Amino acid sequence: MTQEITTLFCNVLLPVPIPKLFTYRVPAEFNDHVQVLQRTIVPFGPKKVLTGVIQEIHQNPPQDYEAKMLLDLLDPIPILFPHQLELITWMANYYMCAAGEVLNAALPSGLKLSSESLVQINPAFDFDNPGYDFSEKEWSLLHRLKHDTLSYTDVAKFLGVKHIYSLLKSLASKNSILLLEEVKEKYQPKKIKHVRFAKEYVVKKKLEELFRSIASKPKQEAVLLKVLQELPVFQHPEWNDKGIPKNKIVVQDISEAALRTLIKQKVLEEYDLNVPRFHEYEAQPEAPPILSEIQTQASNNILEFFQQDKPVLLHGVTGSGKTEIYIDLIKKAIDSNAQALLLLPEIALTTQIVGRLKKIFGNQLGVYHSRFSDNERVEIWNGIVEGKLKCVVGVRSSIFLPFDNLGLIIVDEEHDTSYKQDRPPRYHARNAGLMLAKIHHAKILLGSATPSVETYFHATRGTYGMVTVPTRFAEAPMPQVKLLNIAEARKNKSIRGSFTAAMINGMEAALKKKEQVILFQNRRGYSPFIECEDCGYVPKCINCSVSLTYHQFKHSLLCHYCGYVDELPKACPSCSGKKLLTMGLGTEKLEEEVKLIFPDAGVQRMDLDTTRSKAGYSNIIESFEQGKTDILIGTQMVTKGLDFDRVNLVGVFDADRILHFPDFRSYERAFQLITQVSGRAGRRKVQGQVLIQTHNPNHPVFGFVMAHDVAAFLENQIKDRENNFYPPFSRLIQITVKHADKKICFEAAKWMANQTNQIQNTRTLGPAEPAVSKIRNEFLQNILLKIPRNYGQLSSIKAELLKIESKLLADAGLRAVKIIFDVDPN
DNA sequence: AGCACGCCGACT
DNA sequence: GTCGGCGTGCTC
Repeated sequence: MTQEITTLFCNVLLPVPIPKLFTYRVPAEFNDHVQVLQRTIVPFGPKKVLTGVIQEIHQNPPQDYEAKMLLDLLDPIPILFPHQLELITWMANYYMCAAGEVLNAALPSGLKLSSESLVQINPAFDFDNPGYDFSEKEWSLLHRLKHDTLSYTDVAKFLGVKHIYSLLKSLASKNSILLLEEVKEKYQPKKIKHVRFAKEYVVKKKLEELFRSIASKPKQEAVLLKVLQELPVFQHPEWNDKGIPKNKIVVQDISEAALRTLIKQKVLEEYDLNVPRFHEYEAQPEAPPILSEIQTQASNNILEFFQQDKPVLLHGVTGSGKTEIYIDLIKKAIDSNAQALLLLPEIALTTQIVGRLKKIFGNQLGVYHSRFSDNERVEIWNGIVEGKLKCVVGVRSSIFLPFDNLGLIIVDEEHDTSYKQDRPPRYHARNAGLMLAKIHHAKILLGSATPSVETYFHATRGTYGMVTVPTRFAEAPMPQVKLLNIAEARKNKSIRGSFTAAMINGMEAALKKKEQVILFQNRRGYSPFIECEDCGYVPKCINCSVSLTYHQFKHSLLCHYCGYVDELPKACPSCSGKKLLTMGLGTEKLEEEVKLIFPDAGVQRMDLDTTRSKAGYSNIIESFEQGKTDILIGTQMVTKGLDFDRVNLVGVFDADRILHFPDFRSYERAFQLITQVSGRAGRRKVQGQVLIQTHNPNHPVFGFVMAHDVAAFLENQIKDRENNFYPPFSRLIQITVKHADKKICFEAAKWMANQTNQIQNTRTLGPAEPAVSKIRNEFLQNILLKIPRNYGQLSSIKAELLKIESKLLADAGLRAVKIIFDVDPN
């Protein structure tokens, strides 16, 4: 009796922004191997090949189309754990995006396959007897292909045209070329060439014989002696298997040619050895630091709340030694055989904290950072799966790593806005971390000196536990904060450029004492705009509705939204006036002024422009650490994680601008930024000083900053949020409508707001024009939907929104608009 | 998101 | 006539 072969189908999650699964047929020979959560390669569309993840396996052929065959299975075992899929699915629903978009963010690109379409000459093609007519372009391409196989992009480059598809199709139809797909695994293990003795020579007699015969060839002899020195096979024949790196042999006067000869003669053999990209941490791990009494108390309190399965907020002032508490908790988690994840904002990761953790956790610690290459990320991924890594310090995307037994999640600088991703899936790593903890039944700790209003609300109202460390480590006093009134200084003529006399005096005094100074100006470039003195003309971006920022070091005008670059005009384009003024203050201008006022001081600038290169950031930090830099000027970057003993003065320049940003979170953000940067001042026994230049010295936020009263500030904000129905009293979904045509954009937004207005129990704000109303030639309109916090079925509202969207996109006139849903916008 | 198709105006 | 622009629809 012949056995019936079952036909299997699988529903595949693909990394594309289409909210559904795609069904493929499983070739019969894979029937025994196919597994849920394996990676698979599938054809997609006419010429694409994608890596997807199998989500379901079944036997139901699709009704209304013929399923394509999947091409291959990539992993003998699943690549994702069910917990990861759970997180992905939750995220897609919660943040209103396609699961494929989440998958795209979740898989390191080294695990996604690249497929490249290649063009090859048909070997059967006869140049002398082509059989068809070819255009000149076609001929030149055919000749080019005589010797090389080209990718599509190569062909486009070679011909100098964008669209090559029809040309290639024509060539293919005339049997002159072949089109093929090359699929390759992107991840490549790092290989290092090694050498060792061929097997037959690992015998004493044979080796002695060899040396006798080679005595007349000094170069070869030298090579062999060197190899022997590194691989003493006389004494330890078994060591030969390990081989030694080739680059250890070819040093100084050892001849590579002689080595090659020996390899050719099969005396030595050469082979590739896969080596990890991360240097094994060889030093003996240090013992974790001993906690102070206060820290021990805090750690115990946290563990108590963990017992109650509550997330915990660790509220400790800057410099209170949160890191030691983290280390203690991580150690405990690892000791109980669970994995630990420490999330840090992007730039905090490059600083001292990682080094400290590495010293303590050694090879059990993985670091996951955006500056790592694809290959390095895959190695972290695999290290976790293999159980080598027990703890990861990483940026927001590390929540997607393949943990199967997560016991502890710590989100440091919990309030940091960079935890929210500003492209799909627009997730917030702190909130996703809370969900991840739920999925793993893990404990989660949120740490901050300036907690977000939301977190603080939950922590003080009992939803979360709260542990406070109110004093600085080693009893360093909190810095003294002083406000410098700019308007008054102007009146008294005690101002020089952007500096009030008081600021200059403070800096002078600090420099005299050989102390370092940090100046904070949250705006890069030289000046945010330039203006013609005669007619008031301000150069604007041609794609966006913003003024162009003048960058002196590039001597050009730059759009910070789309990257548009323009030359600095020599005269006003509008009235030909020659007097173009640089208006406003950026880090470059501040740097220039500082150099004028303090010509002998070492000055460094730290912003996006000076840290873009891989070494930029660490160079700046290093020279500051070594005391080569006296004055460090920077944007947000200087507010985070820099611990330097010799900084006692911090100057803040644009507090006003942050304060008056039109957003319900602006006070919160200003308070956080100023408090954080203040925390850089005075980390030892000496009291640090913070000088803030402002036009509004009476602003209430400054009162809280000066008193270092985080709790009072947050309570004040909570009241404010309650009065205005903002989070945590409501949930927000921001809807952005985009279109190149202003009228269409406005009309669609109006229609949309009209619809959302009819959703029960919610409030709609807008449509309103955002501060930058046009970006990359698309007009923007924002609608803000406020949903009561305790609204039961948030998902039903989201479903409703998606329905409204599809209704809008069905309208002939408005279908081309783009709609972006941003759940819990920043 | 890509990518191809198809329709349109602008040129050799 | 072809090239290349952009709007539209589809991807198992």
